[in-house]
Amino acid sequence: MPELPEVETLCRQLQEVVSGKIIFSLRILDNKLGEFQQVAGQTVNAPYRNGKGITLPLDNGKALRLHLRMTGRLLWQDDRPTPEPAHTRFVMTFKQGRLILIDPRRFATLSLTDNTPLPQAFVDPLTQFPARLLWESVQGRGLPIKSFLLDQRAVSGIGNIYACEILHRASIDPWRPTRDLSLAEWKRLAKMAKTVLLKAIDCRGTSVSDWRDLLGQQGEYQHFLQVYGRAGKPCPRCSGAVKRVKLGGRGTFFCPDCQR
DNA sequence: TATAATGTTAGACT
DNA sequence: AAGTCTAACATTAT
Repeated sequence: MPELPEVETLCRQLQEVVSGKIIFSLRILDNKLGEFQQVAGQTVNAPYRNGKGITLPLDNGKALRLHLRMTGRLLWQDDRPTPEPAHTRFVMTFKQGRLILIDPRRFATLSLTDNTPLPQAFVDPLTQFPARLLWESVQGRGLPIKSFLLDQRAVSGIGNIYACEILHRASIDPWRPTRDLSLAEWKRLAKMAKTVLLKAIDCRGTSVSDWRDLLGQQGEYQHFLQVYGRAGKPCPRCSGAVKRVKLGGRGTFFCPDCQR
């Protein structure tokens, strides 16, 4: 479910809510997640985002790494305990409230690791999108540009919704082989990736189906979507009909008239 | 009943 | 060897 803007939203809210707080207990309701006895009693330091992942650093040098995958959600409750929502997979209790993982499809993962830096992707779309270097280095790659944007080892944090939106704003056909992009097109991609993602962070994410932030609130970026989920509707830029195709197994929305 | 859903990756294929 | 593609994971909603 969550891509970079949604995970960034959660991390910012987590910083407010759990930084410096002591974990009273971590109750695992889906044993697929694993066992985490050692975290009780630990203080949580400032949470941060790694791509689409969330890291909760602990005082003992370890870190809880959470990835929400497709349908994972985090919810903070600071009032008196209520019955857990459907599909609750863990409950992390603090003196001041509790952090709940909700995940219908059970793809989310949690692990306890050393709090060491993780391998960085080649491109961080918010801070480092070296257009010229990419243009020079992807020669020989016939991979569709959309698949390249979704490859987390290459570009960190972009998922299906924002890949569609970024390619539309850059006027690039998702099927274009990566090797065929011009330098000007890489520059447009870099610019539009940053524009779209920063705006979406500002909007606290995209609530097209069930995305909610840490406090249960919807995001607002769904009001700015140009192509995602808009098959058959007119392209806001050229009035052509938005098409939905399948690319790399994922639903892909684009405007064949103005994305070349 | 069949399909699709905001993600990732192991294994197959080229 | 390296790049690319597909199926699988598990569940709900349309």
